[in-house]
Amino acid sequence: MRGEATVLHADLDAFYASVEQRDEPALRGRPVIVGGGVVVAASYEAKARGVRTAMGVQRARAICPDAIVVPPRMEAYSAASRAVFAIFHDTTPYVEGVSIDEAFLEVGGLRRLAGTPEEIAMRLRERVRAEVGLPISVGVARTKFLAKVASAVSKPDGLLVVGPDREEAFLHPLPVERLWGVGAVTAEKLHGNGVYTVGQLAELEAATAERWLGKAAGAHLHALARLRDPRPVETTKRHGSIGSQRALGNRSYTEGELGLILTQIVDGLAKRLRDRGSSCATVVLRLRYGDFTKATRSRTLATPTDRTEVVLGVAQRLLAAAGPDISDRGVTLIGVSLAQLTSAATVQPELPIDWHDGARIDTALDAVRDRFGSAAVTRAALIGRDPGWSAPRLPEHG
DNA sequence: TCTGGGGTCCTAGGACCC
DNA sequence: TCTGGGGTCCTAGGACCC
Repeated sequence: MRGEATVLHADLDAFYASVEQRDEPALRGRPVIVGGGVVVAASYEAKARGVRTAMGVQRARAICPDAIVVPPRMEAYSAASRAVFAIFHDTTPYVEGVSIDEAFLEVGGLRRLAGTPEEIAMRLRERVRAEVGLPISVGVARTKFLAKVASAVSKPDGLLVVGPDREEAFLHPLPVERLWGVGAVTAEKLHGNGVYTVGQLAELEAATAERWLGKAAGAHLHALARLRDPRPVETTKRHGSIGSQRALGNRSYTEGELGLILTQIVDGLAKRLRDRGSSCATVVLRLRYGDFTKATRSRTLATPTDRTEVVLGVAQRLLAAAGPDISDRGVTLIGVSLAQLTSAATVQPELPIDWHDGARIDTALDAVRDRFGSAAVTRAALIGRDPGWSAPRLPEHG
């Protein structure tokens, strides 16, 4: 028994560009590019002329001189996304958001209430068009992976149902690049071994794919090619990390300027963290140097935090440690990620350590070092011996 | 192709503990 | 005083996705 095709993958078409065309009638039917330095999204009119996501805007303009370039309006896209997701949730309780513009919907068991999966998908597309004013493509299949491929093949503004009896005939002729998880590097490895289609990948032994692509990636992609994808639609997916970054262009920056940019990034990020009621245990500093090589530096705290000044202190020390590399090679991007997110309810109170328990004094000092920097340790040790101690304050930076 | 911003997951080595 | 094997955490890097 293979089961039935009850998984929908709904994916808005050229999402940002479609919102712009919806809101500005003069843009309809014309090549629209959303972006600043690079193309963030392109309308189908622009895609037809060769414009691609992540392409430099200058190059896109050269390819398509009559394109209209507009800056991103994230608030408008967020509002449109919320409206579309409201329709998803009105369709079925089993919704798994993948990104701002796509989701999986499990519609098995709704037949008597709402009809077949195909009928549900048709109605979903009509509602999004009528109520939000956007085109959306939907793939319907037995597994998430097949539904995702089906929606991609159906674009633009399409609907494609892949029944259980047609899965192989549908999937195996497709190029391996269609597999979810095959990018430029993996495609090149497969091509180098003469594998160009999903069917060819399926004919391999699993061990061969694992040898070429690594254990996890090889096993996963091989399973997908053989139509095995046991992942259910998950309605409660937790966020592992949040981050923010800024590209800096070519000019050089003083330490003070970098420090200011870092402060702005951390400030916004810590606010987001508190807004969602979370704390983070790990602070990651991301850098891209003048030669476009990348580096990350991270520090895990003894106690999760949602405090701006704590995150900033850690990020500043990571940046200071990377200083020599930055002055050697220049820096073109700076960013911060907050990882190991936990809900605020599980966060321990400030320095939850018995300072008079001699056996734990080293642990206590480690916690102080983690949270406030080495300079605070001496002072904290002194305070720790003082019966009237109070929590150590953040040392001055700079 | 001269390169944005937001994420996820995997690998691999070293530290540390039992 | 010389040593095994396993588990977990931390750090850094890389591939990939939208």
